[in-house]
Formats: sequence, structure tokens, C-alpha cells
Amino acid sequence: MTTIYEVAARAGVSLSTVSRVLNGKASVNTEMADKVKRAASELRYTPSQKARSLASKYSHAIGVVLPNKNMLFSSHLLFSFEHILRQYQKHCVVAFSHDTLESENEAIEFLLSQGCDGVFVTTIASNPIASTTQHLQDKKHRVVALSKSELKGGVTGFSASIFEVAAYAFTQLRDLGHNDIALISDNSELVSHTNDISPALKSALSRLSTTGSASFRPELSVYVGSENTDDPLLDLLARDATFSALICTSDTLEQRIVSSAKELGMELPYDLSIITAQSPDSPLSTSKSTLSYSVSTVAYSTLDIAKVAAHYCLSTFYEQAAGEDTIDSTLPMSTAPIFLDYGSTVSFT
Amino acid sequence: MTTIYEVAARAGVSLSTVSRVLNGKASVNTEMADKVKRAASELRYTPSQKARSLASKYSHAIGVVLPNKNMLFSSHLLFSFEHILRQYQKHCVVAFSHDTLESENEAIEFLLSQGCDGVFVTTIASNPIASTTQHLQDKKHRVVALSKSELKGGVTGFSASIFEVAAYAFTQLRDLGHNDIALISDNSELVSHTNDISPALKSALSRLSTTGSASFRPELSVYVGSENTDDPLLDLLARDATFSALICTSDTLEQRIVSSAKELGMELPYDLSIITAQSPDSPLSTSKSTLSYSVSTVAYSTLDIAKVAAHYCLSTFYEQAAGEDTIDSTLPMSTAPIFLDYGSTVSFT
DNA sequence: TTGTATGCGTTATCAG
DNA sequence: CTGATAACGCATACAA
Repeated sequence: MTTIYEVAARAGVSLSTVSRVLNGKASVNTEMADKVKRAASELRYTPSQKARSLASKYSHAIGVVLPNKNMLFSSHLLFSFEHILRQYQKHCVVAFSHDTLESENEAIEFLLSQGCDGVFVTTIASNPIASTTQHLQDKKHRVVALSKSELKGGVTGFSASIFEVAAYAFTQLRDLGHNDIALISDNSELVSHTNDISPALKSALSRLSTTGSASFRPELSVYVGSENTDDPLLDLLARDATFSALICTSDTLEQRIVSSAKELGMELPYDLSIITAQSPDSPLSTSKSTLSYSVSTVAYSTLDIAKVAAHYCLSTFYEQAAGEDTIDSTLPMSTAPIFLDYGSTVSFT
Repeated sequence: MTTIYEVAARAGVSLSTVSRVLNGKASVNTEMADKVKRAASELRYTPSQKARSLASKYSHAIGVVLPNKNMLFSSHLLFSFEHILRQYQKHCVVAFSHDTLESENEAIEFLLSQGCDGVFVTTIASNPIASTTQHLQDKKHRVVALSKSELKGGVTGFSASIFEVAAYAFTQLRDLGHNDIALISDNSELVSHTNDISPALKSALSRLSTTGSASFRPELSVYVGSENTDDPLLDLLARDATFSALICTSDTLEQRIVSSAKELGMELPYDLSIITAQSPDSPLSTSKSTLSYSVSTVAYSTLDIAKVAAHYCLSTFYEQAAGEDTIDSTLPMSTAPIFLDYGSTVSFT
């Protein structure tokens, strides 16, 4: 193991100079810096993270708490998350929860005790964040959470919930010229008891409307159907609902709608445009490519979620305000990034 | 942050005594030990991993290189791996490869440079271990690999390959009383060019035969069919092959065999027992429960692979020879553990 | 068995 | 802008 002393000796300077050059903190004489750099590369010097973490405030380790459920989703998320953070010389320490509040807290404590600078909690499946707030209160600044619903108690984080995805589906359809849109769901996050769209969805809609490209259209009419019947589509039509587009909230529901539409002699997507708003933690089906009809899927992209998460972690755990544009911004970034996901999606024609 | 000094002060002993008690290395006076323990728990003392890793030889961090492909498999593996190692106070640092030799080596180097005691490489998808041997030569003792095929160049590790799974399928069928068994596959690891079972499978078979519960039966007759025809089953039968059981090597192949058998009027599993030898890195299908016929699946259990991996890591990276029985041994452990996997499997009747 | 002293490789805080 | 020197918190060889 080659140390900083050896580099200093070879470059003929003091070790503090070497440290400065390699960390780029203070300003150094150019030629000295060159000598140091040369010496370092010649000796293939790699700073010891162990010593570095002891001496400095940071270990550059970020903990990630993963759920036991929805492994496919979370591993894709982890993939992107690690990829981004490695570019910042951060490494990811993982610990799985078993989808209980207790095991999740155990995992957080474990990661923190192992010296992580902070922890990213992705256990959105069981969504214990809200109730665990008490426990996280004192270590707020060391935990970033990804939740299905809104975060409470001032815990840093963001939510990737179905209503934001659904709202995006609405705007997509609206931008395509649809003014009469139906939504079939029994999800209480989307549909309220009065069989109307939920307040959460409404606010998500208005958020998107103001930032969206198209102007807000108040004349948009929305029909809400329940998926809890034999034939949701027929049921909705029987209520004199007239709509040219329809949003459903799961793959299985979509299958039913499509076959039902075909039985009714409808042509897709001419008579009816169908779009599936996929929940972030639902197992993303990859069999879409076999569909012969035109159906769109809108869902969170794990890459985008990872970008936001990385942003939050970097700015929460470190001074380093790795701004929205510091991260590769081929894609825009916001608190609620929404994107078509997985190439298997068939787009509108 | 409460340090070891404060604990020592509160217990009225020296800091080295505290260190000894907490690490259980040397022998200590019982009552002193008690005082120390009490003081430690009262102060909620948590040893600093940062200082510990600098002072000692180990960081207690184990790197895990994950592939980009077969995410479902590798995340299940990671889940078990992390679960086991956490009990040994080890934590897992992950880094993904992008299924290229270059990115895999990058990941290994990154993890090592971050202070990991060793790295567990699970990139069995692209199986680059054999060719990267050169690069791992000098850090042999810091890398444990999970490979699809045999490891070369003395790299520590083990293989979880299809032929070991297939061999297990053979013994299963043999133990059920089948003497005439067919194997349908085009996998060169299983079937050699002469349309016979491959040498690797043969040796795996004999390995299992000696350790298995049942005695070896040399009179076992094996028929080998190709899956590369319209109707593999019919093809095999046309060659006057008589067998009561059949092994196939993938889910899709199994589907074909089953439907073919039904067309031929066969009753499953009375006329023909079918077993699927699932490759370790194949996406484990969870839809088996919908099958109405009796088919068994034999595959590596990710839990067992994780156990073996943990064993290797513990004994390779640390003196700590976490023997076969140190690890929870509800299930037996060997270099090639084979088990029924995922509850979705339908067993023989 | 217990306490003391030194080292681990950096970063950070000072004087110069 | 540069070079000594003191932390960082713990493990460990060594002395008692």
C-alpha cells in the first residue's frame, strides 16, 4: 500500500501539499502541483478511504435500504442509483428490510452504525415512513426517503406515487386532443368515495397543468369507473359516459378493458385510446411487445427516480449541492419526474 | 459521538480493557467485563467503524459486483447474501457491471479502492471470470467468484451451472424409481456433440451418486434428444426411445413438451414424469402455480448459493473460518447445493 | 489479567 | 502559499 508520505517524498514536498493538490481544496503552485500529480500517478497512489473517513467528516458511503417486495423494481432503481453516485466517488452499502417497520429501522440503524454518511430508504412497498417519523426525527438530515405517499414530519425525501403517474397520463391524453377521458380504478389515491377523482390527483393535475406545455383546459370532462365489476368498460358505458380515451391503473385491468372493447366492436386506438398508469412499485411487465393493439404505458422511470434520489442524497448528506444540472440532464429533473419506461411500451399511432 | 474513552472513564478502567471486552479477544476479569458492558450500554456506545478499520486490518466491508442482466436472480441472491453477512457484522457494498469485462474490472477495482476487504463477483451472466483470470491473479485472495462454468487460474469461488442442476434432476428421478430417463437439450454443457450427455454432466452425476442417499445404479439408461426440432418429444419417441421420465432445461421447452405429451394422449405424471432443470441465471418464472399438470422444477436456491458464497467470503477474506455449521444449517451446504426453489413449484404426486 | 504507548493514513489547524 | 503538528477513534504489541 503506497501512502501519501511516499508521494510527498518522491515529489519533494510536504504531505500537506500533496493532500491539498489531490483534494483541490486550497490553491497550490502550478509546478508543485504537477510534480505531485506525476509522483502520485507514477506510484499508482490510491488514497486510503479508511484513513480518509477517520480524519474527515465523511466516509463517502451511502446506505440504501431495500424492500423485500418488488425486487425487480428496486434492483433497477439501485442499478441507476449506484451508477450515478459512483461518478461522485460515493459507494452504496445495501441492507434489506423485510417489509416490516422493525426490520426497516434495524436496517437503517445498521447502515448508520457502519459509518454511512446517510441512508436512502426505498421501502415504498410497505410505506412505513409516515409512521416511523418519530424514530427518524433526530436523524432527519441523514435519511432520504422514497415513499408512495407524502412524507410527514419534515423527513427529507420525495414520493413516487400512482396519482402523479395518473396525472401525467391525463395530460398526455389531453395533449393528444382528448377532452373526454375516463378513469377506471378502485385505488383510493385516485378515486374518492364520491366516485370522483381524488383531491391528491386533482392537485397533481393542476401542478402539471401549470408547468405543462399545453394550456390548462377546464372543459376537460372526466368519467370515473370502478374496476370492481365484471365488465368495467361496459359498466361505465351503461352510465351514458362518452369518452374517447381511457386510463386504467394496472396491466391486468388493461387486459380486461382491451378484450371487453374488442367484444364491443371497438377499434383501438381509433374508437378508444387506452393508457395504463403503472404504479412505481408494481412489477413491470415486459410482455407488452406481444400486444397487437395500441396501448400506451406511462410509469416512472427508475432512472429518473434514481436521479432525484441521488440529488437529494448528495445535497442532504454533503454540502455538495449536486444541482439538477450537475447530474447528466439529458432528461429533465423535478420532484416528480415521469417518463415512459421500458422499451417494451407500444406507443400511440 | 460517544467514544471508547468515555466508556473507559465511566467504567473506571483503561481503554484497552474496554476494547478487549467488546471484542472478546483476550480474557478479562468477569466483574470488570460487566462494568464495561454496563457502561457501554448506558452510554449507548457504538464503536466507530471508521476508526476500527484504520487501526485494524479489516473494514468489514464486502464488495458485491452485480450483473446488469438477470436482475431478479441477482437481487434475490443479494438479499440472502446480505442477510447472512449482517449477522457477522459485515456490510455489503454493491457495484454493478454492465456485462462487459471492462466494466466488471472497473467495479472490482472501485470496490477494492473503497476499502472493501474483498469482493464477491456474481457476474455469471457474461461469465468473464475465465478470461479475466490474468487480471485477478494478484488479488486472488480478495476475490470470490460465482461462475457459470468452472473457475480457472486458482481463483477462489464456485460454479452454479446447469449441469449440476441437471445432475440433481437425474438423481431425483432415479430415487423415484425411474431407470429410463430422457434428456432434451441443446446446451453443450449437457449434451456433447455425439448426442450423449456431456463429460461435465457425467462427472457431476458421479459426484452426486457417491454422496447421494441412494446407491449408484449403473443400469440407468439415458436418451438424449435435441430441442431444436418441431416436436422434440415426438422426435425422441420416433427413435425407439423408451423412457418413463424426462428432463428439460427451460420453461419454454417444458411448455412444448407438455402440450406435445398431451396431444399424444399421455397422462402426466403417470405415463411420463417431467422435470425442469432451471439454469441458475434464468429468470425464475413464478407462474408455475397456474399449471394443471404435475411438473417439478429443480433449480439452485438463491439462498443456498448465498450461503456458499458467504462461506467462501468469510473464510477467504478473514481468518474466521465460518464453517459449514457456523452458518445456520437448516439446509445442508456443499459446493453445489441444489434445491427446489420458489414455492410455485408443483411437486410429483 | 490490566494499563500504557504507539501506529494506522488522512484531514485540518495552525504558524511561518 | 507551504510545512509542521495535532487530532480522528480504535487496536495492539509491550510493559507492568
